[in-house]
Amino acid sequence: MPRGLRHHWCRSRFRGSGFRMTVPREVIFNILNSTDSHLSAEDIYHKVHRHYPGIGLTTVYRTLDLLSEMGLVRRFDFGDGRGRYELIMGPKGKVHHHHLLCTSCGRVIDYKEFLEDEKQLLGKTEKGLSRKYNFKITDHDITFMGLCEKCKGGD
Amino acid sequence: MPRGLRHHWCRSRFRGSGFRMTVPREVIFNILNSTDSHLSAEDIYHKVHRHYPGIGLTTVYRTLDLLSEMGLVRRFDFGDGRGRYELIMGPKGKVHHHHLLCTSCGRVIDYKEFLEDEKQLLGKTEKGLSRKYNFKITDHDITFMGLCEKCKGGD
DNA sequence: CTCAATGCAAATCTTTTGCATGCTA
DNA sequence: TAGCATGCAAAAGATTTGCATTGAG
Repeated sequence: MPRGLRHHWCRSRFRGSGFRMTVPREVIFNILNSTDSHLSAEDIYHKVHRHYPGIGLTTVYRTLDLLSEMGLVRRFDFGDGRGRYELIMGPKGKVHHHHLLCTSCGRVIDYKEFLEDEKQLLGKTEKGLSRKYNFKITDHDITFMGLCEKCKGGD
Repeated sequence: MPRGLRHHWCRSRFRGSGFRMTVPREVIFNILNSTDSHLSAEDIYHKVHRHYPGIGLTTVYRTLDLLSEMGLVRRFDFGDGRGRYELIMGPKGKVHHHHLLCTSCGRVIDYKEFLEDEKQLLGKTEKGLSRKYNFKITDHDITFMGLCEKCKGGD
């Protein structure tokens, strides 16, 4: 058993969900866990490939599906034709953030500020929506679109 | 010139943007303009095809791109691997709504309620984000995810 | 040992592109 | 009439699937 396969909190998540912990799964998880980027499956595959040329793109996709199913990862679409994957759980629970998307260059910025105000409003809205549409709301997604610093030009 | 090519407000939009008004464009626009669904390119193609078998899928895609570029249509991704297109302008300006997405069956509900409260908060947040990230915000997208009436089962 | 997990190649599906032809303005 | 717009076929990508093999528990 390779070093590192022992001590990750995600290990117990895998085992607890009835899945096996394997090297590919750990490597892929670690990449997601140590980046702030919004990686596509292929991005992840390239990073993996540098140190583990044996791990295939298919496994990346399958692992991402698994992590999504387990609720550790979420897939986002920013309109460039490929999915982007982000860890949404830390060892201590949900790590919440929203996105700022540049419609010109495609850059994505995460933001965690201003969430306090949102919290109240979202709570209220969620309640209203749940009642009106008889819908059980479990999550939400907020994205602001516009032009980033570089793309909006002189300022 | 087929009947109907004359009197649509979108016609002047096309002409004003330097594009020609054609039968396919009008037909595709009309479909978007008379549905509450979240149609994919293929969905639109099938609807078109019933009455105008000559219009191809490629033209549907190209027209949707054009309408997006003109700001009349927006493409949404609900995670099922294909884009969904919605008219976001009416003759009187922007028609704003948000989405409720069932993570089990994929159903999407539009909602227009509760937007008043949102407006204030979003304005405030936008201002904060613009300043902090030097970002010019032009639009936003809010989606609530969860289980719809049918999928959440007994109540 | 058993069966879940993997890798590879091929298949699938959505969206885009090249090019000859048609049609709007 | 001049070019933009279209249709078709083919290409390009992203993601999924089939199947024999590997390896975690």
